[in-house]
Amino acid sequence: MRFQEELAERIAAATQLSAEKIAAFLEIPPDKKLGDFAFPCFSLGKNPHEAAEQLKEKVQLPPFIAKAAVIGPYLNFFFSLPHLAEATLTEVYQQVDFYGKQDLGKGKKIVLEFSSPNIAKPFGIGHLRSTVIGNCLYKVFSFLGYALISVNHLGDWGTQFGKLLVAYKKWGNKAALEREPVQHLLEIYVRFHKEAEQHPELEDEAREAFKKLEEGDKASLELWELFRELSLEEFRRFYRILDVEFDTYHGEAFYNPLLDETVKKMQHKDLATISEGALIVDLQKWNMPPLMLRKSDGTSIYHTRDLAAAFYRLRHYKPIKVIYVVGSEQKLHFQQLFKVLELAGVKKDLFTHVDFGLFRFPEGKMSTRKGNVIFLEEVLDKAVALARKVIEEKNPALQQKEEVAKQVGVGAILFADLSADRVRDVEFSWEKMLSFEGETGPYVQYTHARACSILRKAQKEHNLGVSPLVNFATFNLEEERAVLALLAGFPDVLQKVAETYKPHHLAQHLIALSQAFNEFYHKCPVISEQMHTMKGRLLLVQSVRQVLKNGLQLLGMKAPEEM
RNA sequence: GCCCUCGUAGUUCAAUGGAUAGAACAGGACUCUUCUAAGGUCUUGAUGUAGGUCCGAUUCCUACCGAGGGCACCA
Repeated sequence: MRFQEELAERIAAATQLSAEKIAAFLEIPPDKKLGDFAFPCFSLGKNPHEAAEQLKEKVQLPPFIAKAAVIGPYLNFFFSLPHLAEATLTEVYQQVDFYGKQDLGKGKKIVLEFSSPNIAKPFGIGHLRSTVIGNCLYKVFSFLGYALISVNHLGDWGTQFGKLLVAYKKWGNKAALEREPVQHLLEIYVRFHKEAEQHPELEDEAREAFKKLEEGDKASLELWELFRELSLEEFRRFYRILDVEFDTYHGEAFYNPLLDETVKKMQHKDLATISEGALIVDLQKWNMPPLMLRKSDGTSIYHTRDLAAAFYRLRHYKPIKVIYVVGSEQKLHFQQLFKVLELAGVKKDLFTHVDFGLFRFPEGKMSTRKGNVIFLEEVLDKAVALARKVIEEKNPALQQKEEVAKQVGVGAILFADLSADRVRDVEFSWEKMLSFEGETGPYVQYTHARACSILRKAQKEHNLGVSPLVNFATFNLEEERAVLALLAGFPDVLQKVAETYKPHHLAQHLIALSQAFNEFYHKCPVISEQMHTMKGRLLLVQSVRQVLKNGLQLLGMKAPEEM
C-alpha cells in the first residue's frame, strides 16, 4: 500500500487529478513482464497513448521505481528490485508475526455473529462454513485493529424444542442420551418428522410443548437445559479441534427476558399490527412478507429473538458494525430484520449480512429432518486419517506425526472452504475435500515447511542465521521479483478481505505466493551459492516463511515446520 | 407465480469496467547422487443465449435459458 500510495502521489503531482483518484486507477498488470504497476491513461485525454508519453516525461519517479514505460494507453512502472527487496524484507523481518497488521479500526467495535449451530442437532458441514468464514473475518478484522466481539448465536430456543420434548417423552432413553447425546437427539428428531407425516397432530403437540416451555414449565426447562448442556459440550469439542473461540455463547434463549420490551418498543413506534391472530410488522410497502413478533398462540419466533438481540447488542456493545455470517438462504430474513431496525430508527448501514452459498450434494438438498447429513466429525476424521497415511509414505521419520496429521487434515478442510468466493454454492465432493495436491491447504503448509527446512539447514550446516544486513543488489532474477512483489502485497490483501468480507482473497494470495516461492525454490538454490547471495536469499526465504505463517494463522490454520 | 444468488476449459475455481481471460484437478510427456517430488517443467482446452451502455464488458443494464435458494405462525 505504501508503494502504491507514494506512486499515486507522484503521479498526482504531474496531473490535475487527486492522489486518491490516481490510486483508484492504479492497477497491477496481468503479466509481470508489463511491469508492477500500471496507470491507464484513458481519462487523461482523447489520445491515451500520447497522454501516457507526456505523463512519463512529467512524473518524478520515487526511488523504489526503477523505470517507467509507455505500453499502448498505459504508463507502466517497474520496481527497482533492490529497493523493493530492502523495503519489504526489512519490514517483514522487523515486524515478524505482526507483518500486515494495521490500525484502521482503532477504537472501533464490531459484533460478529457466526457459527451458531442448533442445539440438539449434529454439527454438520453446513455449519462449518459459517464457522470458518466467521473465524477468518474475526482474525483479519482484529489484525486490522478493530475490537471484535464474537457471538455464537446458538439455536437453543424455538418450536424445535417443542418437537424434541414431545419426541423425548415418547421415544427417549436416558442411557442413550448420556452415552451419545447428539446422536440420540437426532434419532428421535428424525423419527418425529417421520411419524408426523402420518400423524400431523404431533405438530400441534409440539407447539403446545414449546408454549409450555416458553411459559416457564419447570420440567420442560430442566430437560431443555440438559439438552443444551450436552450439545454444547459436543460443539466445544469441535471448536477445540478447529481452534475457534467465542467471546459469548449468548444464544437465542438468552434474549427471552428482553422479548416483551422489544415487542412493546415496536408497538410504541406504531410498527406492530395484528394479522390472522399474530402480531407482525407489516412490510408490504417494501415488497416483503411481514416480520413476526408473536405467533397466534402468543409464543415468540426467531424474528422476535433476532430483533431483541440486535437492540441488545447496540445497547450493550455500542459497535460501529454488526455482522451476521449466515447462509444465503436466510437473506430475506435479514432484509426484513434490517428494514424493521431502520424503521425503528437504527442507522441503516450498521448491520451487514455476510451470506454464503450452500453445500450441494449429488443426492440433493441436505436436511437434518430427514437425517441425511454429512457430519463434520466424519469429514475431519477422514481428512486426518488421510494426512496420517501420506505422512507415513512421504516422511516416516517425522516427529510428532499425530499433531502434524491433525494440522494438515484440518487445514485441508478449512482451506477448501475458504479458497472460493463465499457467495457461490459449494458442490460437496470427498475428492476435493481430501485432496492435498494443487491449490490446497496442505500445498501452502508444505511450502511453509520447505522454507523452514532451508532455514534449518543453513543454521545447521553453515551456522548461518537470518540477518537483515544483506546486499540487496544481489536480487536480480525474475523468480525473486515475483516473490517480493507478493510479499509486499500482503497488507493490501488483508484490507481487501475486510472490505469485501471475503476470505478467499487471502487464500488465493497464499496460493500465488506458494507457487512463486516453489518456482524460486527450483530455480534459485539458497545454500552453497556465493555468501552474499546466500544471505540475501535466506532473508527472502525467512520472509516467505513468515508471511505464509501469518496468512495461514489468519485463515485459522496451523503452519507446521515439518511435514 | 414473484424475489434473490450463481452460470468461465472435461471438472473445481480465479480475474478493483482495462492489455494476450489466470490457476488447479483429470489426461499425455518429462523431472529426485543438489535446500522435503504434498514439488517443478512442457502439453490440449473456456466467458450460457440475444440485445444494450461504454473508448473498452467475464464484470454494469434488459430479456431469455439453465442451476440453487427464498416467499408469516420452522431456524
